[in-house]
Amino acid sequence: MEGNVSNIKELAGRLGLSVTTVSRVLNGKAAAHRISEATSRRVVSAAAEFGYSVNRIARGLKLERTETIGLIVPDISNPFFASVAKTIEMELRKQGYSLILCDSQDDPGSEKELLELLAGRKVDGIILAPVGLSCDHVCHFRNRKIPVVAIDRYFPGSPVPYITCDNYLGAYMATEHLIKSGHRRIACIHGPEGVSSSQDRIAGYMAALRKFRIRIRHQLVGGHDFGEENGYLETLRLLKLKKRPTAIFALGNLISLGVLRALQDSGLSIPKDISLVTFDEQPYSAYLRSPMTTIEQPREEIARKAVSILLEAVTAGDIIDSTIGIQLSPRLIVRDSVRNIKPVKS
Amino acid sequence: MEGNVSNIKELAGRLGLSVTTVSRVLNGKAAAHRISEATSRRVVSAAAEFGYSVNRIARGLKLERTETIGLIVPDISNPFFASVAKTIEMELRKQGYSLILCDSQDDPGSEKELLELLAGRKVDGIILAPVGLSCDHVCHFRNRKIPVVAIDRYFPGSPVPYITCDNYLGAYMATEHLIKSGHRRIACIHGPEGVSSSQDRIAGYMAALRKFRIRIRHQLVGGHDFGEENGYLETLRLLKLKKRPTAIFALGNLISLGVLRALQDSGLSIPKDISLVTFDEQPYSAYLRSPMTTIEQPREEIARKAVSILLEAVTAGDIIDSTIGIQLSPRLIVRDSVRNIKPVKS
DNA sequence: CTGTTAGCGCATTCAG
DNA sequence: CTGAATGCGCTAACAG
Repeated sequence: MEGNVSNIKELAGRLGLSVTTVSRVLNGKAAAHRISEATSRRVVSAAAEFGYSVNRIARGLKLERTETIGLIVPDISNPFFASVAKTIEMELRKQGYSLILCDSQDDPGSEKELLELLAGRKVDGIILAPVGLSCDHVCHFRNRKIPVVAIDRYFPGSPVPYITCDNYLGAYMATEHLIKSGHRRIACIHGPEGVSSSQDRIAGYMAALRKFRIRIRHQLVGGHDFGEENGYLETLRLLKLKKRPTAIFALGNLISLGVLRALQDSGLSIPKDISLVTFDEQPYSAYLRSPMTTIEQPREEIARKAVSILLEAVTAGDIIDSTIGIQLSPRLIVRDSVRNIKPVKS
Repeated sequence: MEGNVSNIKELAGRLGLSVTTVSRVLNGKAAAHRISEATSRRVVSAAAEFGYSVNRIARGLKLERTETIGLIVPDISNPFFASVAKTIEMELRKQGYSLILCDSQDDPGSEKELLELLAGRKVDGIILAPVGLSCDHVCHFRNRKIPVVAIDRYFPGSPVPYITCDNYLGAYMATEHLIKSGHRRIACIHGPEGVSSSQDRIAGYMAALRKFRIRIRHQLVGGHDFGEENGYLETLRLLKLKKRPTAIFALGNLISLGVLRALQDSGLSIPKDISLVTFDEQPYSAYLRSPMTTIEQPREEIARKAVSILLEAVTAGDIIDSTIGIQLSPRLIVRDSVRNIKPVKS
């Protein structure tokens, strides 16, 4: 068990065999080359005994395939991305791949650099939750034959495959729920403008308002990122309006935390003074002062699908353009953060 | 900007230069070899123009240094580890390193496999939140000259350096707070037995009880892992006791979520019916039905220190044994989840 | 059934 | 100031 044999040549030497034979056995190609059962066993046990494990760097260089996938997320400390990352890592490992994790901090510049970095590291594919709406830098990659699949967000009108939640539908459902509870002055606190998930949710929100013939008031819509501070600041702004909204729709889990803080600071309570619905069900959603009504995204499914589509592209040696976009259905979880201010019979 | 030059030879060819020169320029060694300013510029601009980026796999093979660090955590979807991972990734990237993320799922077997995997991938170092208490598999690594630093948990009596929160102290503080609020029947729901953070917290809890001459009742102490379900089940068990505890000390953020669920299911409320203190401050802690009193760990500092110690070991080519263990101070954040049932003048 | 050897892309020693 | 040649550890084509 002493790890003193560090390359295949040395191991072969000790066994009095050629590197080829050792390599074949270790790569499960013994049968294909009709290597004797005895030799095989000898090799395997010697490898174990001497603590030899193949140098995947050398292997990657030779094979032009590293069995490594890059993942770029805007914020790994956001529980949504942390969960997704977990499933991605587990699925990839099952297939023998490892994951290089990168955090773009929601910065398009970093995202671009990270993409370059991963290309230099010769990853076999990339899973990306992109920041901007332009796919130039990504499409550039596809020319270099590195498959990319987008998650959570996508590039409108681009050939980059993506898996997201149906954000439009989720936002529609949330807004409709608010409307059916009698709300008409519904605010919306969103993330970065240049992110499809933000845009689609805003679109769903507006569609619901329109559907019920409620005027869209632009002062009720705002936000710059998915962070807690943004939720806080936007809420304070909303509360200063002459005519306050009766409900807030937060487009992300961190945003809603900011809303809670602002309301608490202002001595307002949910749902008595104001109602709230948010995107991203969380483990704690049910235990908040006012159990929160949320939109749940199928995180595991997004992750699993992304991995399977990417790996398919990787092994096929090219991107399967047929699977351009998949939008998975969200789920509305009704709790007690919305006050029914005007009962409506369904 | 067409990425059609994929290796240094090709680039050198187009420039009418040798690969040596190109390599030198690209590695910032132009000056050392007194390569002309003109040549340098030509190389750099051509590299940019043709979208050439060095193949870090080949480079790694040659240099026996991949500028890659492995991180093994028991659960990346646990917000504690997600935050730590974020800081680690950011710090590493600043120094030119990338991160391979692995989730051991709190399974010692997986942890061992993962360690092997990372060795095969020739990472320059490993940051590990270990599951077991035995360091055999890790020490094995140090023989192979791959530096390892432990975070959050450590191996008692081993030479593996570690950075953790002072778990003993944190638990002591939490328990003391409960005792000073008049509690005597204090339950403790912990994580896996074979994890130092769990053990140290239990030890701190018991030390506080002892200090105040309160008998330790073993039926009040239990748990198997840091998950939500464990917190749920243990709480239900505690509630069935003839003499219920008046307070619960949860040793992790997910555990306390399980406690909340069990209490809710049982129609009990905090702090009226039972008090609660938990390890791991979270962004939502203040907004729970009953704002939660918590122990906050210095997550960023743990991450930053781990990176700096590891990188020091990496560049020194060996582990600096002088820095064996660092325990950073936790902080008690008092909110409203503890009922004062017997005022005590301090 | 097993072995010899070329070459993956790079940094570097030695030689100008 | 620049270049030719070597070898990092591995796999696979080719050769028995």
